[in-house]
Amino acid sequence: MSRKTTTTRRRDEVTDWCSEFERLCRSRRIRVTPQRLAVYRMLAEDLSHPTAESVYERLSKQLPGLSQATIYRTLQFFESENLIRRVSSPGAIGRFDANVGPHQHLLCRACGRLEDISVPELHKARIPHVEGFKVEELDIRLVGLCGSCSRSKSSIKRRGKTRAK
Amino acid sequence: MSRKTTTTRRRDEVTDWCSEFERLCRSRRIRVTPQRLAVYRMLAEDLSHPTAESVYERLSKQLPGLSQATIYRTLQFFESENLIRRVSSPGAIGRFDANVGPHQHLLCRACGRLEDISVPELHKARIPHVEGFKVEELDIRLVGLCGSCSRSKSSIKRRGKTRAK
DNA sequence: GTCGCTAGATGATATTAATTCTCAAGTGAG
DNA sequence: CTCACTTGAGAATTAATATCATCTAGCGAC
Repeated sequence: MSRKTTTTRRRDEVTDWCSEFERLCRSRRIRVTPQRLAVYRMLAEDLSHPTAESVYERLSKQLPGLSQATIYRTLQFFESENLIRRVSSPGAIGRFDANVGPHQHLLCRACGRLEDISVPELHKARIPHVEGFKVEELDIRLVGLCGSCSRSKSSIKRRGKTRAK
Repeated sequence: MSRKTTTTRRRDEVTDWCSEFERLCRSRRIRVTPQRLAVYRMLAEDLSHPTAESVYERLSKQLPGLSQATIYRTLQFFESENLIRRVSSPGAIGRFDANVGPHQHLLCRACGRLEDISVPELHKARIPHVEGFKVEELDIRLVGLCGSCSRSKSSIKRRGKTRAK
């Protein structure tokens, strides 16, 4: 997909979802600003669930004068618009995910690495009925040890916050 | 269980798990202090997953001069000893649970209420095999609307942090 | 039993880190 | 052109941790 044409040499996948994002925003009367585009783009490209801090650090290089407040505001706004998701793990700081479709997360309890994963059998998990509560979704996280942490048999349990960059 | 005897009129369930907790601590060479007892007791009694702040506020009435630092230290210490668990809440403020057995959480996305729940069919959920990752446990959260938030049809989306008291 | 000793716990306070707030200035989109 | 909305800068707030002097739980000695 996203094949280059002779008339759109610079059009690649990135441009594709950029315009996709712009169309979506316009249809919802959401203003498109360079800051918003950049934040969304970074989250869509970086699958490691960056923190607000990390998004700021990297974007401030491309957008001189960018403010931290804008990052926090934009992330919060996107979340409220269901354009992105905030993934929370105990003791960790906010991390964000542009993948709003059904999927699970894989969390390494040693290094804090957090990855998207899609386990079809979990998607299909029947949403249980709970008396007096309207369950809308199952938020499932697979916690354990990633390859490298598993290999380094150091039995260091993660202590305190995992400040992933 | 926990039947009263003629010789121990004042012994009730609370005293029971107090001594249970003390025994556990002594067997593990963990010092028993009034502060630790009080913190553990509060978490064992209050199933609403209080925050550190909330634990402090309530305990400082019973233990004048109690320090916030002690609360944070004690909670962190208990967590490292697997006596309690830290549960992730949307706004990323730490909330704690003395229930360390297998169970799930029910989270209201509107009011932030967080309850323990035990869904046997979820306990039994097969831990999926993931290539290059050692999955140890499934952390499952049921997200939706609690009774009262469901009734008040206000479509207020939770915005920002849910500061549960 | 009680007396002291000491590793470890606590209280008070400072500090750091994450996030939100405030408000003047700037700008996207009609 | 206009104006409601967004941004930048920096202050403010909040959550959590660090530091350090003081205190004490638990242990052995008596």
